[in-house]
Amino acid sequence: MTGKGRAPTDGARRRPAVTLDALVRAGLVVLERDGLDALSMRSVAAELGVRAPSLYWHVRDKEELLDLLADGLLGIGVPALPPIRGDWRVELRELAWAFRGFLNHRRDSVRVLIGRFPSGPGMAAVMEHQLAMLDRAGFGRQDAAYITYGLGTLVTGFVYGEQRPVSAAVVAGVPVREAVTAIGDAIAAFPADTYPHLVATARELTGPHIDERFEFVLERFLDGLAVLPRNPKHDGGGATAAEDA
Amino acid sequence: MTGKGRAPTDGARRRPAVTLDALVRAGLVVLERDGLDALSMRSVAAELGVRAPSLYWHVRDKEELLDLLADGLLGIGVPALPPIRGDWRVELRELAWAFRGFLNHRRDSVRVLIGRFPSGPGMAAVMEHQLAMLDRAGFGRQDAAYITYGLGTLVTGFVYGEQRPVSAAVVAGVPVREAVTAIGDAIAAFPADTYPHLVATARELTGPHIDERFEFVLERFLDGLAVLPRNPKHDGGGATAAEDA
DNA sequence: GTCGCTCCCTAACAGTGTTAGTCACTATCT
DNA sequence: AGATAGTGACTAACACTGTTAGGGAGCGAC
Repeated sequence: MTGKGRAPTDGARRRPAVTLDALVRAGLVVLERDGLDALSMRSVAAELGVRAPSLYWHVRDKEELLDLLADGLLGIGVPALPPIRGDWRVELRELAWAFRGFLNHRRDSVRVLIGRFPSGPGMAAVMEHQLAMLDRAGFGRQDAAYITYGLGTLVTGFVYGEQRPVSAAVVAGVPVREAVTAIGDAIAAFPADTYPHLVATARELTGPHIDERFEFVLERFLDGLAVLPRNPKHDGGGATAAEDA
Repeated sequence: MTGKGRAPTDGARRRPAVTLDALVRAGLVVLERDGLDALSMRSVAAELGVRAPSLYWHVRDKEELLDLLADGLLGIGVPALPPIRGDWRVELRELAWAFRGFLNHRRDSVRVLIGRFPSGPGMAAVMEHQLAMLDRAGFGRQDAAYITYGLGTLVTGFVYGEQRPVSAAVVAGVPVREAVTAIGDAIAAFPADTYPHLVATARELTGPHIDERFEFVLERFLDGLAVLPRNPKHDGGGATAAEDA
């Protein structure tokens, strides 16, 4: 309880085989190479040349590991963040498309990220970037926070829904396009007298133009932001507080 | 191979202990009573007074069972669908809030529904209702389809993100409110010189007014729909086709 | 040298989804 | 009535999961 008990040097001692950074890196490797379903405590440990129970020294849970991986994923995506140009609408659009592209290309990243609110450097970099955009555009702090959260939720939720039928079709061995249109067939086969609108819209609901669907939802949201009141543009300034009532 | 092999009556034979309906009902009972984490093939089978492998006679996968449960959940929510009044914006708003309320009150329903596109009667009833609303409001078929899909994605994704920290806090034994503000503390503790906007917005990002956050995102989307071109209102008609080029 | 901490190990537990193979029961056909 | 065939349950088992208990080697500090 006295000063005696303090950590000796707090530094490297025996040069441990597993550090938190190495653990996250190994987890990301397994995730990208083998997918989330194959990411077990044992497989990540094996990637580190170690046995599963050792991981519990560095991490309380698998959940905690996944939280760290989520932040690591965001960190990977940071270099691809679109630059700040001056037109908030263009910037936000590029950001959303870039985020979606990242989620679609980085294996199972959506499944790790959805519903998670990482609190590490990866999330910090992404959010700082986005908040800077919105601040420059004259959005208030509260609005900027809501927009940041909302856009993240929107894109993540969309991509998650976009990928599920794909992976389901892949494991079933049928082509993705056919699997999706098969849902359309099922809908079209409903009794048209009790579900007239549904049956009439079967094709539009399951249309293969997923990009257009994303564009529609995104642009509607951006349209909604466009009619939001904003402060007069002030450039360069950074996060200067405006009102604090 | 001849006509001999056809199913005898295709009806009830020995009055089997498990039917697909009973299976879904049992699954919904387990889901509501014990939660998704406790919903295993064995627990659902036990609910039916049967052993787990028997379920595979009626269902290919646990995935398929969950798909059925997703549709069953939608079916449960159908009676709570808000009525069609005449103001599409009010209707859509009520629909979104009702859906969110349902997802938040029906245990783990969001975890079952997210990313799933049920193709059963539950989904049919919900979508028919929504599409009828949008048709009456004069939205085109393509727009109506995108709106229906987008709103579903939006609400589901939002609620999923809204519930995760809650359940994480619950298992950790700390009050939910504290857990959320703890994230805010973590963000506020970031270096303010490299993340100025982030640190300044820490409170707004993790504010406890989750309803306001939902309202903001929803209203922005509705604002975006409001500036969409619509056909002149035609009442009563139903799904009368307009253009078919 | 001994204490104590760090960090990995082996062994094991309870539980998971899923398959293989079996067998009773019943409706139908001869 | 008896044979046939299909339905729908069963037991046993496999490979795998997250996680805990307890042990012990290596090292820094007294």
